[in-house]
Parts: sequence; C-alpha cells; structure tokens
Amino acid sequence: MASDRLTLGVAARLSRYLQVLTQARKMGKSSISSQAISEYTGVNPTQIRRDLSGFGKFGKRGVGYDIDSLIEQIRKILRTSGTHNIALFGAGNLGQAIASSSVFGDHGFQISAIFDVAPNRVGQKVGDLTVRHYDEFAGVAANDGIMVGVLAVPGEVAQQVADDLVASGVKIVFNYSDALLSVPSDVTVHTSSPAVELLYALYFYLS
Amino acid sequence: MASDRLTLGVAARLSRYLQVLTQARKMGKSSISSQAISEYTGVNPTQIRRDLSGFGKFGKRGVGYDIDSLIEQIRKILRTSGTHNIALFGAGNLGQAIASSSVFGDHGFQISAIFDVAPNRVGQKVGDLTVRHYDEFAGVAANDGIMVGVLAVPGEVAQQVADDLVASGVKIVFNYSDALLSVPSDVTVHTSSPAVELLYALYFYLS
DNA sequence: GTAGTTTGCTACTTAGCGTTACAAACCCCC
DNA sequence: GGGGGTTTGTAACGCTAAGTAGCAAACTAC
Repeated sequence: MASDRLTLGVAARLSRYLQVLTQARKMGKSSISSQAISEYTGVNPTQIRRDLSGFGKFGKRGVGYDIDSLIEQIRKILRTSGTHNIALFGAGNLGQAIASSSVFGDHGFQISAIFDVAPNRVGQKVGDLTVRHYDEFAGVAANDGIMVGVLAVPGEVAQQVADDLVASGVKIVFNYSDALLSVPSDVTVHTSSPAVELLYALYFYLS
Repeated sequence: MASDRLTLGVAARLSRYLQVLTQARKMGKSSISSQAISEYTGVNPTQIRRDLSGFGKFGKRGVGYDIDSLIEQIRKILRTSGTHNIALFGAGNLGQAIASSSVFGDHGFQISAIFDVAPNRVGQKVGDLTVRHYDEFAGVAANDGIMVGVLAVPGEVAQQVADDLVASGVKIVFNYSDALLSVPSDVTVHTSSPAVELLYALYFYLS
C-alpha cells in the first residue's frame, strides 16, 4: 500500500485536476483536453497526460478525457471514492455558508453534524441539518465515523475543539480560524489562508 | 526586477511561512525557530533557513527568528508590504463572514467596498462597511485602486462579475464560487477549494 | 566558563519537472 | 472512403529544485 504511494507532487496535481473537472462538470461540459486542464491549473499539458497515463489510458486521442469517468478514476487513484463524514464546528456566518454550499458535498464529503454553543443557534436549521450543542459531540463521534473536523469557530476556542477532536480519534482537522493549532504528529491540520494565497498571486503580478 | 524574480517554490514557501508567523504572532509568540516553523509547515528546517538566509541574516543563532521583523522582511521580499485594496462581491453568509473576519486585514488587504444586488442587503452594515449596490462598482473601481476582486457570489453570476472585474482592469480574482471562470491570460484566478485540499490530506492519511 | 541550542553555509545527491519529439488513434468534412 | 486536423500516450534528455549531511559561529542559560 505505502509502496505505490503517490509522490506529493502527483497527489497535489491530481487533486487540482479533480477541482477543475468538478467545476467543468458543473458547467455542463462532458469532455476536456489536457490543454484545457492546463489553462485552468497552470500545469504543463504533457505533465498532465503523464500523470494520468501512469495509471491507465483514460483519454481518447483526438478528443480528450471524458469528465465523469476521469473524476471517478482520479478518485480511485486517490483512494477517496465514496462518502466521508465530516463534522462542522461553528454555526456563525461561515459555518452556515459552508453547510449550505455544496463545496464539500461535490467531492464526497458529507456534513453529518454541525455544532455550536450559542443558545440562539442550537436547534436551528442550517441546510438539511439541525445545529446541535457542542456537548453532544462526544456521543456523535463515537457513533458516526467522523474522518474530518472543520473548525469555523473563533480562534480563541479553536485549540479546545481541536483537542476534543484529537481525543475522539479524528486525524484530519480543517481550520478556518486564525489560531495556530498544536496537535499530535499523526494528526493533520490544514489551515485555510486565502490572504496568503492572494499574497502569492500578488507577488507574481507585481514582478 | 523580473531578473531576481523568485522561483515558484520559494515564493510559495515564503507565503506559507508568513501564514504561520502571522498566526504565531496572534498567539502572543515573539520568536520562533526554523524547527518550529517546520513543524507547522512541513517544510524541512534546512530548507527554511536556506530560503531566508538567501536574503539576509534575519535570525539570531541559538535563539531563532524574531517574528515581527521576519514578517516584515518576508513582506519586503514578496514586495507586498503596505495595504492593498480589495473589493468583495456578495454579502450573503460567506461575504459577511469574510468582511467581519480579519483574515485579509492581517495580511495587508483592506476590503474597500462590498457589493450585492439583493435589496434587503444593500445599505446594510457589514463590519465597518455598508453594502453597496453592484451597479456602483464601475464608479468605485475607477476611483479606488482595486487590486483584487473577491467573489462570494452564486456560481451562476460569477462569470459576469469576473467579466466586469476584467473590464475595470482588475488582474487578480479570488473565486469562492464553484464556477469555472474564463478570463484573459493576464488575469489570475484563484479558486477556493477546501474540499480538494481535504482530499489531498485524506489521501496521505489513508495510505 | 561550559553545555546546549540554533543559525548560516557548503557540498553532494536525488528526482521531479519542463521540453521536445513523434507515432497512434480519433473526429469531421468532403 | 479518404484526407486533414486534433489529441493522447510515451520516450529521451537536461536542468533545477529540494532533501541530506555536516560543521563552524553565535547566542542563551546555568
């Protein structure tokens, strides 16, 4: 299993292709060329074909790649087919935005519960879910197989929630807060940082 | 200028350091070692020191790096010191979350205007700003120097807003919608895709 | 003053990625 | 059915970025 593990670069690019493919599918396209993927991702077309052809012949010469089947293939390669349960913490503006959008759902992540502590939020409907009190989390974590915890909470309480997630066995934390989280080394924290991504883009625009 | 342009890798890593440094500063830390930065970014400590020492001697041996001054130095290297005006489109949950958070402000991006079309949103206060009608954008773009447009609008109208941004000379678009945007080649589109970043993390957890 | 820490710097090695090139497969139009 | 244009799949080559190891110099703390 670990032997045929993808390199960091390949996995990152495959994920990126997946993003563009999912978007393209939403736009009603059914087929796409490596050239077109290149324009949206910035990755060299030859590199794209090389990445993909390493796992099979997914494309049709003279045509391109069928979007639906390519998405499925890449999901298989990344071993992330199927549905993965995530728990969302924080039902403020950000939490509501996440819960009511399809960004996670489109990629096989199902929000199985949303938690908050504010009395005026607990019990309210957000999307298809009802906001539950944070105290209920321990019970939910035990029953559902929560793979990922998404933190849309204020920075001051983020570490506490992260600790509780770690205690319940969750290994992946997606952090929307601005806190610097300390977790054991076997837990992955991914912090959203749109501003930093902007700085990166800005640098190349300015020079 | 373009001669001493940073490579993609260096610029990406410097941005990443900036993220961690900004977070660390918020947590009240004043100094940090390359080892600590490595733990939060995953980048090799030697690589970090090499990245930084290429531009000057910012650290103190036996101590580490002073966070405030290192942030300033990296901002200088990335030529992104100072404030950059951004315009925010969409005052729904996501737009409000962005406007009322400090994620952009912490990195020198000032939201100078927020636009929407819904009559019940136009005129409302969000953070320090009043939501303006989208029709006013052309005038604002002409006066303020808008560097970046942030799209927190439904996917169906994202392309239209992107077109208007391009027409007004904006070169960097940050896209929170799930639309696949078509823009001229001199315009950079960065699409937020938390789910794809999760898939990437999930792959390495599963294998 | 001594031990421990951390930066700055060098040299070496690896491997990932861009580039070029081209045959094979496919579509479309005539 | 044939020809032109398109796009994939694949190989070969070279460059550069990044990991690794090692060490002296500078700093803190005891």
